[in-house]
Amino acid sequence: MDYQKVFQAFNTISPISDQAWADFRPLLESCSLKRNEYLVREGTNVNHCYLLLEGVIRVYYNKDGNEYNKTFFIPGMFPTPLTALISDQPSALSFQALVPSQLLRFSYKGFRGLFDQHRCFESLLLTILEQQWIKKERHDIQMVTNDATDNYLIFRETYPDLENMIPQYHIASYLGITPIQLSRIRAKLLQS
Amino acid sequence: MDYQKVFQAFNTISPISDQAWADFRPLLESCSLKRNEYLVREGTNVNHCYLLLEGVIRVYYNKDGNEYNKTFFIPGMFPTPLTALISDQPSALSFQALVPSQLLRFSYKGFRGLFDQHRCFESLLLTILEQQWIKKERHDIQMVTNDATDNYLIFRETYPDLENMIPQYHIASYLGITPIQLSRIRAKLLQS
DNA sequence: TCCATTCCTTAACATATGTTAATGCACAGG
DNA sequence: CCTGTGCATTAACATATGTTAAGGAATGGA
Repeated sequence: MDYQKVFQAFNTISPISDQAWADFRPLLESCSLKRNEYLVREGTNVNHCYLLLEGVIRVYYNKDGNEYNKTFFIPGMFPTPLTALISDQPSALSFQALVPSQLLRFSYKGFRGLFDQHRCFESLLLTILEQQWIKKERHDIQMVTNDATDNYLIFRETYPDLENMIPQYHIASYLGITPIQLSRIRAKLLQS
Repeated sequence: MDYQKVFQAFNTISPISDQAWADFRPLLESCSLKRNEYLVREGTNVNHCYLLLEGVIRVYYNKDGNEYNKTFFIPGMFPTPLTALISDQPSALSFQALVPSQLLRFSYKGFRGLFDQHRCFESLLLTILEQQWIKKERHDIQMVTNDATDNYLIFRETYPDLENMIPQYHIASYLGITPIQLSRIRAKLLQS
């Protein structure tokens, strides 16, 4: 069963006892999204954590009608509005499926409610945050120290095939440039 | 005694029991830095967490001889190489005092060693990471959606007086622009 | 099949920012 | 008191990137 994938994902990060898993399992549900459907809309309240099984999710913020892509999630990742959940405030970010997507989800409060009984879940969340923190810092350093051309090449390595699945203006926004500029970069890369 | 300030800082974030504090206290030490001295040098191993009592610390990364300022720490903050500590790898970042500074420090391993005995420390670290995560996300959104002029104005509000204590090229680097460009921005702001 | 929509590309132009260099101020050390 | 150093400012120029606009390929629906 697919639910087992959550166990594997969790247990790889930090060990989960059998009893803890048995108590957690009932929280799990499946969900799916069509192309361009939203997992989370900016300004709304959120309650769930997600594991992406199939598809692509983009996260972006919006200012004055302009969208700024922040990340892409591919299968195996947790496209979860962490900040909104832990601050218990409406999400500042939107999460949108760029292709038809399959996910598993569980209630954040339900998960958190297990902390007293099963400390391994608190350790798990701590470890996840630590890993995300490290990943984010490396990503930030990379984005600031490299130019758009290098970051585009790194993007292609980091998300194999993704380039062919989504419009290029989403990649441009992720890189912090216009689609026109990305097109120029691509043209230069081809001729060299 | 100054050590008490760590207790206050901790306890404000997440409650610390008396016994936990008694066991933690012996880990605390004072340290101080002269102007331009380093708390952490890129590429070195690190062992401590810090609380800044007095002074200013900048964090930056280095690529091809160019320095990119990432953050400034002012009193009350924890200028700690978190990523290096939790990944147990040499620091990719440098931490440098920009003015004479006073700090308290404690061993990260010693702190972590108290987790089994005093769960409140694990909860504390989790809460710190959560708060930092939220803060970082807001900061990222702000930096990406605003232009350099707005970010400069926000910098001045976020770090009152800091502008007069450190060279402007450090602020320019933090904003992702050249000192010349910052100078142009300042000139425009003055004339309007 | 045809048409409309979406999106990538290219060009021409405008603008913002980086680069190089010169000037002058302020401060610290001799 | 003088002088050197570090830093901010300004100008002139080069370059990169954004903007506007047009054209054309691919795709999906009628």
